Amino acid sequence: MDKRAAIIDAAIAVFAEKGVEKATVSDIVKRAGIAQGTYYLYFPSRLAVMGGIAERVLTQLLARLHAQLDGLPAGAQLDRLAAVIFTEVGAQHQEVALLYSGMTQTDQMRRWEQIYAPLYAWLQQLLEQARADGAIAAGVQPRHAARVLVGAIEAAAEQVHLYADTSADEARAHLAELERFIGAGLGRAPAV
Amino acid sequence: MDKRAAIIDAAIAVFAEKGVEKATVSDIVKRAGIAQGTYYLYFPSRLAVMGGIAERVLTQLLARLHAQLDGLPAGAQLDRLAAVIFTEVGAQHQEVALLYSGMTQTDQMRRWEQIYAPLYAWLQQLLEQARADGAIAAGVQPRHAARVLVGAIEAAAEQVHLYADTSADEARAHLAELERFIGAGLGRAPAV
Amino acid sequence: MDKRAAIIDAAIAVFAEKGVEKATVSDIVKRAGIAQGTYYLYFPSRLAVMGGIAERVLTQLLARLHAQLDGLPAGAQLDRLAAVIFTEVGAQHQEVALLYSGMTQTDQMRRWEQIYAPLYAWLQQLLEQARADGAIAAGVQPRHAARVLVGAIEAAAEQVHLYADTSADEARAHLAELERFIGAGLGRAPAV
Amino acid sequence: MDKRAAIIDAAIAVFAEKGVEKATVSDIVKRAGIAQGTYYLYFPSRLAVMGGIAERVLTQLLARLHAQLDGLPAGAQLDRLAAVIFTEVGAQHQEVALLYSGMTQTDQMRRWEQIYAPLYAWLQQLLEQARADGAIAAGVQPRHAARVLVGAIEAAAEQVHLYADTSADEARAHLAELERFIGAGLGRAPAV
DNA sequence: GATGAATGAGGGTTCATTCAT
DNA sequence: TATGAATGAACCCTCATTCAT
Repeated sequence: MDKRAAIIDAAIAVFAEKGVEKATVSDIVKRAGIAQGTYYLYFPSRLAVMGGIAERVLTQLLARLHAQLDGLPAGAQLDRLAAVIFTEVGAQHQEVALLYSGMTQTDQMRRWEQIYAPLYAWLQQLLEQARADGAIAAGVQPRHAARVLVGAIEAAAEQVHLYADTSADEARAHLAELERFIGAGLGRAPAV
Repeated sequence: MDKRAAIIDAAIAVFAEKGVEKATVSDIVKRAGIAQGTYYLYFPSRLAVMGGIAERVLTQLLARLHAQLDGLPAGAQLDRLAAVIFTEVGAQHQEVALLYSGMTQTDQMRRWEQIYAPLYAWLQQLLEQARADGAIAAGVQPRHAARVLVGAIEAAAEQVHLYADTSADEARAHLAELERFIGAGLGRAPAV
Repeated sequence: MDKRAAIIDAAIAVFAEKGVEKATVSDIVKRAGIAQGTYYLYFPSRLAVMGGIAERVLTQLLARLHAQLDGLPAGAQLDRLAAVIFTEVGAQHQEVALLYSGMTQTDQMRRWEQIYAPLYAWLQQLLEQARADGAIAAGVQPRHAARVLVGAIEAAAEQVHLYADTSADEARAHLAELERFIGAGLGRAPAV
Repeated sequence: MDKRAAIIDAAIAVFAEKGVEKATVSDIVKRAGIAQGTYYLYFPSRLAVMGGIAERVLTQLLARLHAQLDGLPAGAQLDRLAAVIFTEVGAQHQEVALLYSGMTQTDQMRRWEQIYAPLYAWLQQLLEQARADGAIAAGVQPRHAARVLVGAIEAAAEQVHLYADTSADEARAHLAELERFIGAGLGRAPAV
């Protein structure tokens, strides 16, 4: 019924299977079970669906963060932040990989900011709360720290989940180092 | 004379101008001033030149790091690491943007590890030295910390240089937060 | 209210703007302010509207001829024939241009005869009258002369109004020569 | 060998068979025995080949006029002008029909003047010669008369050869009237 | 090594037409 | 009558790649 959602679903699958460059609109519509022309009623070009995928990924990530962290004290939320994102990027690694190749191909790079905005806003508020609680170092600048954190965590997650053949042990160690790093960087605990 | 280099130069310019997906071999050879067929004497396919671009970017980054940091104590090198990479990514932001879109498109994602390997190796060694010097916290795991650091710094640099319309003030503040973060994360100084 | 007329109006405008080949039914209905499907209630195919345009042009031309010439002696009507058609083709040059491209595209070329029939009939009768009056040469064959005259006048009008960047002076001179030609050809006056 | 000429040949045939709107580039190249892409090495768009067809038609018409008329006195050349053009348009009626539909479809209508220029120039000169010989009326304006004549003759030829199901008798009568008309119009003979 | 004309498969996109409402 | 979302066949054109010179 919801053709827009069906297109996004199909696009994720097809892009993941054949790669962004090789995937054709024909592949997508075939899998979505709609006609060729119908695609263009919802997205103006082959790659425009990337925006739709990105929104969905971020929305889902934010939902997961809320589900896992809401109710905890701000400091505790920050302690678990990396692990939750790590897990979620792992779960959605296909979609995330797409985004990195898809978004940069079009002129839509500026849409990143827009799409990430809710995540940044949420984390910034969390950092402000934690600072008010005295749970992190006073010198932390929430606005920038939010972006630095997201960048560091996602970069780590991608290294593990997308680019390298990382063993489970390596992945755990990588996450551990990242958490140690964040903990110390935020002043949750002194660096050991 | 060096046609291989001319092709890489031209490819960087063309990819940056038209985007990776829309750039054609014809565009590249025209700008390089060579014949269509000549391209295939140096690279086996349209996207194969991305590997060449990546090598050049990383080589140049590593060279810059050596030039700016060699001779300093390990701890001091780490303190300045972010600033140097930040600057370099800013200077090469066109090329860097390409890599993010280009590498993921082919099946070459695994080449990332290979291309980044020298950078990771250098930084890992630097961290080991710094730990031996007592310049950073003993808990730092050089192998993983190297990757975490590179990821965090590059992610921040990309946010500033590629994706957002960031003002100079914002950029400075972003870098400052990143440096504070790294300093505390490595235990160079306690988080303030 | 009269949707058929609205479609013809819109089609004339759209065909003139984008050319017959590039004009779409979507363009036409958008400009006519009706729904896509409504078009097909009035015309069975995209180009069928050309017939409607043609009828309108010819009807209007014939009306203009009657308005300007009725009541004059047959000879005098013939003297003014070229000027009236010239003016009318100038006024409707968009529509006329369409006909030349539109009619030939479909299998409708034979419809020309049918659409032009009333004009030919009217002129043939006028020529017969003029011959009976002794106002033109006795050798004129009304049936064929009607077609030759219409052809000559329209060709001249098209040259001036459609194909060339003709100055007003040139246009006047062209018309003058045409009138001289017709006058002499019909034996209204000996060629000077 | 000459691919450009082969394309024009094939285009004439295909356009004539299927109509301009329905003819595809694929049809043309198949008949020309070349690859799809090769077409675009010679003509920038599907309809651009029309220009090539037009040049050829006019060139051939001019050649025929020279072949049939050169050497005759100017007045005699004018007397036979209509018959020669009539015949030639009959012989090339496919190509001529194309031009009327093809040229108007693109933005190339202004090219008509350019393509017809040699014919106009030749006829204008002929009229000047005839006037100098005293073979036609002194009032004839060669520049404009050339265009009027060409227009009248071609219009008549098209009526006969393209648009109507004209019998041979009708066609002869039509030509006769046209010749009578031209003769009187130029003052070769008084109108009878 | 270098050229560039030729290839031809392939895909994004358009758009005339339909039909359930 | 009117609508406009949906259809899907069809086509123009591009462009990576080849190969004779």
